[in-house]
Amino acid sequence: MSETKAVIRLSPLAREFYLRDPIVVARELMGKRLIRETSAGICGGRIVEVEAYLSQRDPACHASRGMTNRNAAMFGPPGHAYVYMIHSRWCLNAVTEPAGVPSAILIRAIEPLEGVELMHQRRRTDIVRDLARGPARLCEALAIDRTYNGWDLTAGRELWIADDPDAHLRPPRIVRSGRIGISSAQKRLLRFFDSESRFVSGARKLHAR
DNA sequence: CTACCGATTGACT
DNA sequence: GTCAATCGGTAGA
Repeated sequence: MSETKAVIRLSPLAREFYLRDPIVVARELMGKRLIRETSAGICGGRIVEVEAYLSQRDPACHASRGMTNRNAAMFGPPGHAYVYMIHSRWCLNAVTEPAGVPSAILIRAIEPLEGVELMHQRRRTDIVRDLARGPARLCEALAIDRTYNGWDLTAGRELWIADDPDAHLRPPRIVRSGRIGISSAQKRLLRFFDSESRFVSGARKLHAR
């Protein structure tokens, strides 16, 4: 039986969602919807992989050596984006904890659900699995660049995160691992991903729960 | 100003 | 599995 699903505008997660311990926020961002709206249309999908970067005792965090022009958004209020460039590519984070406490969640991969054709155009690939598997691919698919550094993700326009109305149908199977591309601190299991998802980047080496 | 380096990706063995 | 392109951010002279 097929049903035509009404196109509803998903409400953004509130600021309080992000005003918590980053590890809690990271876990709870799993399965949420990342949504991007431009004049070309809406696109987005289900978050299947994230990493936490902590304000305390985390040398891998960009803010670990104090505030600079690049990482200033991490020191701002929760629920805003921190967008940075690495190897000439953009990556998207959601800032957590109160202003002045620099922590963030790197959004590493989504399962494309909406506006898939638009993502294909931006990524110039026919392979759905490659559209947003990895933080920089995700930003290219969603047309996210430095103009979204500091963007308020709770405003519900252009770029935001919302509850997935279908979350009860397919709860993510969440497992943890060391973060990708981080040489130090591999013992810290700050990467969260859905072990059932094909749209996850990197190795599947998992440490359940 | 220069030098070094990276929360990556895509191409290749 | 390996490897290097590529360029802005950062630190240091």
